[in-house]
Amino acid sequence: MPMAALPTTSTPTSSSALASDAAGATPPTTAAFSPLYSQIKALILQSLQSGEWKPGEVIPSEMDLAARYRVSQGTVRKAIDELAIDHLVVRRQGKGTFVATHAEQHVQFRFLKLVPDSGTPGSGGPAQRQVIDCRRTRATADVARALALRTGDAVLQARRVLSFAGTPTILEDIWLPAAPFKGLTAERLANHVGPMYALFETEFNVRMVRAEEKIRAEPAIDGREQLLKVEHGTPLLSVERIAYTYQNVPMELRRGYYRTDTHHYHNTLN
Amino acid sequence: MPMAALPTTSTPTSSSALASDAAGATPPTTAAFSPLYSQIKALILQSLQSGEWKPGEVIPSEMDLAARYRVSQGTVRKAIDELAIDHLVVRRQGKGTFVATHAEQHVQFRFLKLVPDSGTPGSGGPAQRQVIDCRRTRATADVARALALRTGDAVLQARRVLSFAGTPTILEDIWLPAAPFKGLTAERLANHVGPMYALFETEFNVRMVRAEEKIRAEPAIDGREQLLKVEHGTPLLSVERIAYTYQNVPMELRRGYYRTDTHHYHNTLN
DNA sequence: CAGTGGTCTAGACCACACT
DNA sequence: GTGTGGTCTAGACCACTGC
Repeated sequence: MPMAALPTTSTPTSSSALASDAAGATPPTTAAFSPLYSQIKALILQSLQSGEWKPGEVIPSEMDLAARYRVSQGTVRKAIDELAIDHLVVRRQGKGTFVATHAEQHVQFRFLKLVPDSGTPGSGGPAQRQVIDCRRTRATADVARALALRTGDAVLQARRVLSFAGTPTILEDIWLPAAPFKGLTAERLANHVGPMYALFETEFNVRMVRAEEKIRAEPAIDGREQLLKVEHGTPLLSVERIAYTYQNVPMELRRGYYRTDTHHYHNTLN
Repeated sequence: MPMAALPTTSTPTSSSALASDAAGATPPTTAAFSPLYSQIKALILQSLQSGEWKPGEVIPSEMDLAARYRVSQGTVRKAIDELAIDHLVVRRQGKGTFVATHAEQHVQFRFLKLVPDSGTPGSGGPAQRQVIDCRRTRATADVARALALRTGDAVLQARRVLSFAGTPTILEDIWLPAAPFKGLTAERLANHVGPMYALFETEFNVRMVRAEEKIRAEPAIDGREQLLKVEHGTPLLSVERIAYTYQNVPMELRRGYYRTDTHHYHNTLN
């Protein structure tokens, strides 16, 4: 009576598309148990990916989703809980659950951990952005590896400088796979307002969901000293970021060079 | 009939010691609602702090705690869930819930984010540790501020080098408030095995629970170049960490200098 | 086998936002 | 008031660990 699972009613374990080892070989081995709420989470995730609900919009209420998937409200709740932890949705009591977006004020620059030495992250006003270059090229071996492409595949490359209070502080080289970002030009990059990741959402339907960073200390060389207006050899924070969309698909490689004389990279360890 | 809260039965909102604005002034203002599970969490936290259950030990089962606090198992569960997210306890299905400790193999170096460029975090064997110095001094202004002390208060200061595969890679200056760490000597620091934070737990009953790091790029100067065997002025990653115990009480200031020629600081953004 | 954490349900009620 | 997320309960059953 309870425990109906998906469109096709069956036992909870073997119902959804999660049974990845249902091939031929070992019949009674470890069955890879997946709880119901986890399957529901996957289904909601599909709807998120497919664009059934777009960034900023409300998704159906917990009761509606419970009816839709034929499970209890508590099970849907636990699924949404995890999506909220992953920052894929945002809950607002009394209003509903919304698809997360990079365009909101209080989550802007979610992935930028460089903060001024004194004052709150947003103090000193917003950054001035200056796009120096944006061109179509071919992926070198390391860029291809980072973006899960093949060497020589088409990529878009951009370079920009972010300044705070008139001081150039961040130099970024950005590589994007050309296919999903067809039509992106230097003008569109330079003219849009708000975070770059918000532009990606609205214009190219690409949502950055997670990122990994590798941080090193490197001297300012190769012209970076001029762009950041520091002396040749000044230590800079080198931040290599790979940003991922859904399904852990890499969609951006970004090499940032941060001046750390008035700012620092802030991290919390739990 | 349900909803008895603490020792003194009453309505859930006004029961526990969380009502911080119950003084005299405004009677019907915002009541600072605190859910039951949150109060239970605070109570469990107290037992954790007071040492009723020690690191590595099991805490009572969810059913036992539910009986103890006169709430349902689900409410205790939600409280423990949050403690598990904070890494204060660890759940083990079928066995129980355990007080977290820094001494376990798979959580060692939980706060060290420097990893080799190739290979897993633990590859290349464990680090060789060399304690260079450990002395009792007085807090300078900045050290005092970081540790919530007063300038001139007694502190312990230590310096050590961590090497990987024979290469000195990390130089750390560490400041500890003298009072909680009475009796800590260079020998005890040098001779113990395992993470320093595990020593703090077992010997001084101090558990590091959370930390904040400020990261900068700085040249190797002031003798640090000799200790790390790099050329004068080589860019180093400067990592200033303040580690906190319960109640957000700072208990350690650590200034680390990392070579990033074979390692990098790794961070995941969600 | 019993004991523990983990899942799921159904129903009640509370806090919050909009209308 | 209505609808939404948020809390709490009581009870059932499942998965894992150890005796």
